[in-house]
Amino acid sequence: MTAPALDPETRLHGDDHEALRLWLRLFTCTTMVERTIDQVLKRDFGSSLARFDVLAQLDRAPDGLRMGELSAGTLTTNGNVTWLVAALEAEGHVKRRTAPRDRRATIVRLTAAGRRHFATMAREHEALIIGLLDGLSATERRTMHALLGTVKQHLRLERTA
Amino acid sequence: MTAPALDPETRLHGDDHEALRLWLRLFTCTTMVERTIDQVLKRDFGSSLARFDVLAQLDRAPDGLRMGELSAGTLTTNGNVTWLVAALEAEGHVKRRTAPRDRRATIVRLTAAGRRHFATMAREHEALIIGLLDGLSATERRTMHALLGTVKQHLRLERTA
DNA sequence: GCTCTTTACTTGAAACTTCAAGCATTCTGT
DNA sequence: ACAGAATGCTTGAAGTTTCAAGTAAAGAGC
Repeated sequence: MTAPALDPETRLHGDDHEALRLWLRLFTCTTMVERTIDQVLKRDFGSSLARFDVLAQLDRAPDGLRMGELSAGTLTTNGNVTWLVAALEAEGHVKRRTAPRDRRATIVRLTAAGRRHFATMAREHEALIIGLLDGLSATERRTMHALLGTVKQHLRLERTA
Repeated sequence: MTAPALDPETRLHGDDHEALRLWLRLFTCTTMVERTIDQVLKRDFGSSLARFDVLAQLDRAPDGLRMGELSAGTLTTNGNVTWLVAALEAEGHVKRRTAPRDRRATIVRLTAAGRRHFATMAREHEALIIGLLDGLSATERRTMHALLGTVKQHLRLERTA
């Protein structure tokens, strides 16, 4: 790593459209948080953000989830979820079985060990996030949450269009 | 792709800390935009967001940039920048040469072809972003930009701590 | 029930990213 | 000047992600 002073936003001209600036800043902030979390999960648990995301979804689904539901929830591709779940199964955190009514489908659920493992990670994960985002006041966080809600809805509409 | 109704946020409990909710939404929005851009750049130009980022930085630097400056600006590792620049050089968009004063350093600059290529992409890129973010009013975008500025500064401080 | 289409997932190749180690060059203190 | 530390980048291996193509099962219409 070098040149700590530089920053992605540096490259914007004064006359660039402000939407570009907003996107660049959004991207920078998210990436910085994402990398921090991923590194901590790797360092402390030999895991990763992607794995954590899968576990988090399964933790909310006592009856397990299908592969398709997992990939929809993690914003990743089907193929990647297959890969992630295979890895998690090899580690003993997760178990796969064929769906009873639809033999095409695979249902994934946490093992007891997986649930414990996730609980441990989740505690540290949450503390980390809180720390990273407490540059904003509670009010500001609410404002931002609301604004992002608008963005998200708009994105959802665009996508289907 | 399946189950269009699902969403990463679905998995949050009512009692989760609001910072988690904010982060999840931030992550979701950014990822959706990122993927859209990356796909369009791939489809229309056979490029990618990472390559575009490198070109964008070089476009602002008439005298070129060192590898280290590039990796600092793209929030990516040194090794990855080496890889990206090698690919861009193979495509003729970029040229490398040793720095005059410091023979350890490599200076990268756009070729004329690279500059044209970037200009074309940049036009479509900007239009895309504007479309994706126009769910917000101009005022809301400014608010969000300011809030993210606070977040970013806080992250920067955390990092050095 | 039989074909055609759709759905659910897996697979293999290629693209990309990171990480740790390595090499050459420059800088620092003496 | 010179040894030792620091810097700038590259390399190779391993990890991750995507994409396109493939397989199997379910549903739809006749």
